[in-house]
Amino acid sequence: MLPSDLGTGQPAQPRPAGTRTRRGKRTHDALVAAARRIFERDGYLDARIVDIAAEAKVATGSFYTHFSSKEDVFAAVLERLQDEMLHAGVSDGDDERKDLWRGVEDANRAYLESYRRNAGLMAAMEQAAAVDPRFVRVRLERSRVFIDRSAAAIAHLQQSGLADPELDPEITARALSAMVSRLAYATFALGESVPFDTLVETVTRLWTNALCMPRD
Amino acid sequence: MLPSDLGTGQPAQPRPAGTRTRRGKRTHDALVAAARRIFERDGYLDARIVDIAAEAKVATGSFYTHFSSKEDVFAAVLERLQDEMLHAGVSDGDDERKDLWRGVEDANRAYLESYRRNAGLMAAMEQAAAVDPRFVRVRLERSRVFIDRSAAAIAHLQQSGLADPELDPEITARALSAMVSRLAYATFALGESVPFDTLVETVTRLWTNALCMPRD
Amino acid sequence: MLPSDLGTGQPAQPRPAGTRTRRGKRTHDALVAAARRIFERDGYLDARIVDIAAEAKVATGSFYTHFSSKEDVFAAVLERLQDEMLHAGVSDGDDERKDLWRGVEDANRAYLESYRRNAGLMAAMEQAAAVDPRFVRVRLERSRVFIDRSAAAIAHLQQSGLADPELDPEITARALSAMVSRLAYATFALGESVPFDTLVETVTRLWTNALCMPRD
Amino acid sequence: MLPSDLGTGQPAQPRPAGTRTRRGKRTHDALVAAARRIFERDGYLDARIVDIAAEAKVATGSFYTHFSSKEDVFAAVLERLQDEMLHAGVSDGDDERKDLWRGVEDANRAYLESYRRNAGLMAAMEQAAAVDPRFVRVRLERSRVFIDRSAAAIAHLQQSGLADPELDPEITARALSAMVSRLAYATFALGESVPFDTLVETVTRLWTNALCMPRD
DNA sequence: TATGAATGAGGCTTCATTCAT
DNA sequence: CATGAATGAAGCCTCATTCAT
Repeated sequence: MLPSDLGTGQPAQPRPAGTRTRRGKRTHDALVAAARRIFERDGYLDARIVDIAAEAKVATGSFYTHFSSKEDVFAAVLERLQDEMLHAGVSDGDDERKDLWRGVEDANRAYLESYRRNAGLMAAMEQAAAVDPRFVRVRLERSRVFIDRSAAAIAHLQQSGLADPELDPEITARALSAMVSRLAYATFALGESVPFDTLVETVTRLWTNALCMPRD
Repeated sequence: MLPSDLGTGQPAQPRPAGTRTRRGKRTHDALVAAARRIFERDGYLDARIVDIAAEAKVATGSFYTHFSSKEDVFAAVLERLQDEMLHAGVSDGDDERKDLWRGVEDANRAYLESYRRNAGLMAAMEQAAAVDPRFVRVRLERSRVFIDRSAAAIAHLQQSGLADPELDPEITARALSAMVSRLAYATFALGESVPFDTLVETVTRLWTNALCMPRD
Repeated sequence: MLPSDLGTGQPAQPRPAGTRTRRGKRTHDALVAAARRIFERDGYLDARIVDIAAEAKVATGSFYTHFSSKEDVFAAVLERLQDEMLHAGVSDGDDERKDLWRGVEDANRAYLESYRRNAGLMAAMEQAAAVDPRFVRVRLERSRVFIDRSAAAIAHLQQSGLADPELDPEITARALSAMVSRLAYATFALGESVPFDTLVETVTRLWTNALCMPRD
Repeated sequence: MLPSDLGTGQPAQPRPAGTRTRRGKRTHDALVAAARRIFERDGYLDARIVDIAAEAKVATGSFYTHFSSKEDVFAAVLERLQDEMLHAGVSDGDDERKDLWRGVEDANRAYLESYRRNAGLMAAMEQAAAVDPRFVRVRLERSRVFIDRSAAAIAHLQQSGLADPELDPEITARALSAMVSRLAYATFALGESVPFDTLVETVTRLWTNALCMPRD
């Protein structure tokens, strides 16, 4: 996804050209980094272009050499976050032969840890999504991966007789994802206090129970 | 809760004079009703005081005779919503002797129906909560009732040997509430399409499964 | 023509409400008057909203209570000018029985005097028309009256055998109007120096010659 | 006239270095050509330096190696246009012994055809003149040639008894020039529809009538 | 109490021109 | 000479809130 590819259906008019110089690349990166700090500090709505530019130590106008709007940088910030997560090994598919219950726990723990690490940004993203439909989409796509994988796993388990066959895999996947992400939001972004391990355990148990997965 | 009692720590302002005469009461009501329509139409952020006043067929200045700010009206609107729900019999505690599974289903259905009916306002409220911490509180308090009751019920079931004793009742209650409300949000406010009955059934089954409640 | 009725085909969104109070009317008038002075002083393009507001001794924001943009005020200024001209008796149709040649001279003199009196504004209008197609229309409509009347007169003369029958009345009217207005522009707005009376006489003679009207 | 000699009263800057190498010449020409396209497309005011450079496939900075400002290029574009016209044989003085009436017609036709061919640029030039006094001068000088020649011709005709002796040759020349150019502007730049030949005929007849030239 | 106009702080964006490479 | 990113001054406009009638 390109930074400004937010699927608005708009002609996406001037769209700052991609960086061609080393200097340009430096400024671009500085802006993304600065933007991240500002979004974490002030939230999506209260973040001001001027502040981002200042934080990156460039003139206000320079911002527009690289991004066309607040949405545009924010999308870039999220994209970079995504990249970092993948590289940091929020691994996709290593729940190979491990016993199932353990697999669920690992996935949940990884998700929650990542959420905790990026709580500030996640809060900003929730705000963005609440305010700008474009980010509802982004959020949707972010979770889609997890939901699809979960749905597939659930269907597989059902076929193996290891999960309640009455459940609709798709909706179930959505529901359980929603549960985890919302709990993460409440805990890490809003600061409701729950011990991390209790969180992981409860969530995992609810997840496996909900599917009626046999406890190893 | 008075409209302006948003937990600012300030002592609530004396109720504005507008409410004491008959004319005042009429204007006040008109404003709340108008505000609701505007919030539903434009969302919390894009709602403008001028529009609310216009919709209520009242001068802009009159708004401030009755409310001190946008937050203030919005709180009033939510409060009125709460009242309506209670009167409409989104009953609190009649899951007396009915069989348990049925009780859960009824509760979920009622919740989802109510959400669907007020989807516009709920969307606005999510926005408000994303933007103004005061409404995080309001939202929290709104769900607290349900969470507390659920937590109590879960603890009770556990003691009766009817629910997985390993689960922390409080967190479990939060988690399952989050699951339902978030699903409702996605479906009714964001418009992801899921048939209503499938929704109710899946949610109910997940809920009972998660607790390992016997399907009598 | 209403001030903002510039025929853009746009929905003309917020369009400040017409004034309802005496105070409002005062401010509105002050703004139009101020705008006129500023447009005359700075031209259309260099006129700034802030300056207009300042000149009218109101806050910048107040401008937008009455007008939605620079175009909007400018249209209002032109409209007021139009009104003044009509009231000032740039009379429409008193070329009754006077001898023809004299009628043409009077019309030209009146036009040129009026142009001289409002030279600053006319210059601004030329600028506006050069820059914003909306004002091309306005200018067109302003001249349409004169052109139509002239065309009718020419046709009439032709039928009476008093004007060259080979000329297309419509285009001729346009051409002669263009000639006079452009000369007026060059003289009064751009300051090319020509004695006023010479101007009137030459123009009149050219006009009557062009039509081959009999002298007296 | 050098590109930057817009009559600012300043001594003309030394011609920028860009023009001395072969590469420089190429870039220079590319810029002028590009500028012309952009001015035609966007008008004088909306033309952006960046766009001109881009259209010329040259870096923004390079623009300033060859021109000092937008006015500067525009002057160069106009100068080049002038050159083209001369080469294209918008002949200056071959109305030698042809019969008079025919001479006027040819001149008008040539002028109107040229205007039609360069309508885009002429529109831009009107805009430039409306916005920047320097181009009022340029426009003035452009027409001066025609006006002077016409004035001389008129005087000559008067002395030969072939034109109304009451007319001031100078003002008459201005007036008739204004008439033709303004009509051309309205027709070709603003798009008012008049058949080309009707235009030529009417204009010619008005011109000869106005002078009371005998229709041999 | 009601009215509706006035206030003014605050953020966004553009683009001619400069400058480091 | 070319490159293309950086600069920063300027103007526009919105809207919550206040205030004179």
